[in-house]
Amino acid sequence: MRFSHQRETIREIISSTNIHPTADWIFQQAKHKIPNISLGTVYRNLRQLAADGAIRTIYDGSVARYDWNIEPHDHLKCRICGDIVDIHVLSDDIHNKVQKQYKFEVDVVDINIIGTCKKHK
Amino acid sequence: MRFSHQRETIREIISSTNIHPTADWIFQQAKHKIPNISLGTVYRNLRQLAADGAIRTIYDGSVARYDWNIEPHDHLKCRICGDIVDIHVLSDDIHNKVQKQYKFEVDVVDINIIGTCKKHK
DNA sequence: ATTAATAATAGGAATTATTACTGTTTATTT
DNA sequence: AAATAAACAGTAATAATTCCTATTATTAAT
Repeated sequence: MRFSHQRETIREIISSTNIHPTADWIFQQAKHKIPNISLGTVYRNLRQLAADGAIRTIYDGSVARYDWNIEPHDHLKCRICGDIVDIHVLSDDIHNKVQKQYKFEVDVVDINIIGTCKKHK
Repeated sequence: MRFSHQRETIREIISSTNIHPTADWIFQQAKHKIPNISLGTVYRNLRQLAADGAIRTIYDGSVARYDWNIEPHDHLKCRICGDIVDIHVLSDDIHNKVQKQYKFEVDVVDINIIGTCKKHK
């Protein structure tokens, strides 16, 4: 993959936040730095960065969000404020259990917990 | 919610399969029984049935699928054949751990495991 | 440094999944 | 049986994402 100014900018934007941004949010931010960047460029680079393992794609219902944190981890999503925070649930036991019990070659264990965060209860 | 022939048909279609169908698959099946049913009707009823707790909506990447099984359970998805099967990972400990550790009111623990099923390894 | 090869781009059209609108039909209630 | 409103079919609209094409920029070779 050849260097590109646009891709570096996109990578920096994602790395600079913990909000797990959507493609459109990233596009809005990128425009501040590269006014005529196009949305297609953002999507193409997000796809490439994810394929390359440089970022992770997560799904919030049906909309894709992007995470700079590529270490295995899980997510907590608040119904009220929509905030998504990273947590670690130690899913190794799940990984092993499933692998044995179902003879399934596990690749990723994706855990999403939906509820209400402490700010709203 | 008032009775409707269309909604009953949709409910029956979902109950009759374990493939976790998409809205469009359900629409194609429904047309065999009600030739002039419209896709909007399918979507409206899926939303209603899900809101009512009669079915469960699951997300396969960014596309919605529907599950007649409303008991808490998790999913195993094969990268090769795309099949999604129900499993049970006993997520009560996760539920409790998160609730205490993060002071987060847990509503749903959604676990999706991606990998290769025994048919393909 | 210049040139050649081609990956990446901007801008826009196309696609896919889903929701919204509107006038008509149908289940329920009086 | 008539009135009421939920549900419908058909279609337009929206949102997220991918695809297309002519142009630009990066890299490698001269």
